[in-house]
Amino acid sequence: MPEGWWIADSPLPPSQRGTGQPTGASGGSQPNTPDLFSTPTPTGEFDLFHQGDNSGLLEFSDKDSAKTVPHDYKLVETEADIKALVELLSQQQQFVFDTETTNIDVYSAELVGVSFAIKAHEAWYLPMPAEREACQTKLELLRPLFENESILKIGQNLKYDISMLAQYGVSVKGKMFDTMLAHYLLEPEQRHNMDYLAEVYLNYLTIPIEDLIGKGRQQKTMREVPVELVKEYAAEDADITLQLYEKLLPLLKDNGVEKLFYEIEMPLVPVLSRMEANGVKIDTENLQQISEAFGMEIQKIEEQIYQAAGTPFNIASPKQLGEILFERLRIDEKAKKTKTGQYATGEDVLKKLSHRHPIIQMILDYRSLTKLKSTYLDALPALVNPKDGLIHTSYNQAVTATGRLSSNNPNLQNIPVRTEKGREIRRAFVPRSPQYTLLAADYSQIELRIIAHLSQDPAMVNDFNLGHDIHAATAAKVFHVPMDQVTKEQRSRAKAVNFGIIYGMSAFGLAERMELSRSEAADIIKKYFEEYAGIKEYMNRSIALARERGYAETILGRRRYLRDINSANSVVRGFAERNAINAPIQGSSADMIKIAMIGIHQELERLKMQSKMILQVHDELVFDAHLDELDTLKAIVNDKMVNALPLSVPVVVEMNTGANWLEAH
DNA sequence: GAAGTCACG
DNA sequence: ACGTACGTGACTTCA
Repeated sequence: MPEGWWIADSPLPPSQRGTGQPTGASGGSQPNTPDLFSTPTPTGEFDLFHQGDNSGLLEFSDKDSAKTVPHDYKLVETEADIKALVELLSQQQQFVFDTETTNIDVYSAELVGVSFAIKAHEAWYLPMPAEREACQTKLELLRPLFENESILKIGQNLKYDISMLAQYGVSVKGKMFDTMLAHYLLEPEQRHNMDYLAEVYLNYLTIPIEDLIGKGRQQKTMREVPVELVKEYAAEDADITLQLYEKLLPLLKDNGVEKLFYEIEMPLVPVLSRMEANGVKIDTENLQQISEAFGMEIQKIEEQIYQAAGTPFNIASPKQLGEILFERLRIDEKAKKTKTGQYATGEDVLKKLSHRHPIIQMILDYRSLTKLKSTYLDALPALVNPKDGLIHTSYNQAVTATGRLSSNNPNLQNIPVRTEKGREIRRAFVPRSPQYTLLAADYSQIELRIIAHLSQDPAMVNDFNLGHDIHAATAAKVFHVPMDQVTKEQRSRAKAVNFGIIYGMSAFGLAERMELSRSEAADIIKKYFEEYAGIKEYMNRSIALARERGYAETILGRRRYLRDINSANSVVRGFAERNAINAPIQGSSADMIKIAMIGIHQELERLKMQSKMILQVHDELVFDAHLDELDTLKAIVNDKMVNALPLSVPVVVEMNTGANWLEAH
C-alpha cells in the first residue's frame, strides 16, 4: 500500500444515497427494477436451451408479484464445450464464477462444480467428477481463466471460492469484486447473503438450497443431487451475482467507499484465505492435560457448592443458581433481576456480593473453570483438521458494524489472556515445526493514538509525541501529580478513563467499573475534560457530524449508519451517540491493520518467504516465523504496520517471539 | 432459538 | 425521569 493515504470524499447526505439501499428497520422498502422484469417473453432463441423441464420459469412462491423470468442456463460437460467456454470467458473483461462443493467447510469439502456468468439471465454450469484425479484434470482446463490477471473476477463471498480452488492448487488472480463485501461497505449492519441481496436489489427470490439438499438429519451433499437441478441452482447463483454486481457497482462510488473497497477489502480477501489455510498448530496433549486437572478441580468445587447450598443443583443454570442464592440462601434481599425477571447472576453482580457468603467465590471459580474447559480445552483439540493437524479458523469480513474482522469455527480472537489460569491455554499455541517460532506484533495504544490524531488535542498529541506512558500521563494531569509520582492505583484509574473515552462512557458507567461513587467518577471525568479539552470537543463534533449526515465514518471513509442519532428517546439516542464516538475510532484501527496485513502478505509473497501470517486479533498479528527469516520478517512487519495509515502522532508496534503464543507476548 | 454468561480487543 | 461504555463468538440451559 502506497504511503500518502487519501482523505475520504466529502460525503453525500443520506437522502442522496443510491435508491437500492435497504433502510434500517424499515428495510422492506424495495427498489424497483422494472428493466429486469420487462424482459421480453421467451423467443425461439431461448427454446434452444430448454432441457425439457421448467428451467425457463422461476416462480415466486410467496410473493403476490409472481413473475416469469426467462433465462438460459447451460450444462457444459464435454471437453470441447469446456474449451469453447474457456475461450469465450478469456475474451471477457470480467466474469462471475461460483463453486459448488460438498461442505461449507473448505477443509473437508470437495469440488462438485463451477458456474460462470458474463451477462444477466445467462449462465453455465460445469459439473466436476467425484474422482479427485479426474476433477483435477478437468480443473486444469479452467486454470488459465482463474489465473488470468487481466480479467475481473466477480463473486459472492469470494474467499470461499478462492480457498476452495486453492485446495486444488489453483490460485485466483487479478482484480476482484465481491458482492457480499460491496454490500458490507454500503450497509454494514444489514445482512449480506445472496438470497437477501437478490430480494432487496433485484426483487427476486432465489432457489433455497434446502430445495436441493434437504435439511436436518437427512441432508444430502450437492454431489448427490441430480446434475440438472444443481445446474439450475448454481447457474442462478452466478446469474444473480452478476446482476447484483451491476446494481452495487455504482453505489460504491455514490457512497464514497470505492477506494476502501478496491484498495482494502478486496485485496484483503486472498490474504485472509491464505491465513486461514496456513492454520495454527495446537499442542493438544497440553490442552488435554490441563483439561483433566481442571475437571478434578471443578468436581471438588462442585461438591463444596452443594455443601454450602445444602442441596445439589445445576450450577450452570442461571435460573437454578439465582433461586439458590437469593431465595434459599437470601444473600441479597434486593437482588437485581434481568429483563426477563430472572435473578441476575453475572460476574459483576456476584463480585459485589462475594463478601456476603463463601459460596459466591466458589461459584465464580466454578464458572471460570468450566468456561475455560468447555470453550477452549475440550473444544480446540476437536477442531484440529485430521489432514494436516492444524486448526483453521475462519475470518468473517462482513460481520461487524465497525469494520473489524471476526473469527469463528473456532473463534481464535478470544483466546484467554487476562487471568493466570486462562493464560496457560496460550502455551498450547505453538510453531508448526522446530524450524519456526511464533512472532506476535501488536499496535501500542492504537485507539488512543487515533483519538489524538482525530481530535488534535494538544495535550494528548504532545504526550504521544514525547513517547510518554499515556495512562501515566493522563493520571498526572487528572490527579495533579508529577508523572514520576503517579501511583499504580492512579494509573489504573486513568487507564479506565481512557478506555471509557473510546466508548463514549457516562459518569455512571465509569463509577460502576471503577468502584467509585458516581460523584467521584463525575469529578474525574470533569478534570479529564479540563486537561484534554480537545477530546471533549472532538466527541461533540463526532455526534454533531453523525446527526447531520446520518452516519459516522472512519479516517478512510468507512461508514456506519446511525439511524437513531436523532431519536426522541434519549436512551436509544444515547446508544447512537456512543456509536458515533466509537465507530470512527474502532473502525479506523480496523482499516489500519487491514492495510498492514495486505502489505505484509505482498512482501511475504514477493520475497517467497516461508514465514506465515496466521492470526489477527484486532490490534495484533501473529506469525509462524521461520527461524532463518526472523530479522527480515520483523523488519517487514514493523514497517508495514507502522506505515499502514500514518497518523499525526507516532504509531508504535511492539514485537516479541517465543516458543508459544504466551511467550511471544 | 432466545437468554444468560463470559472469553477477547 | 431515564438508564447507563464499544465491538465480537461459543457454550449451556430451557421453553
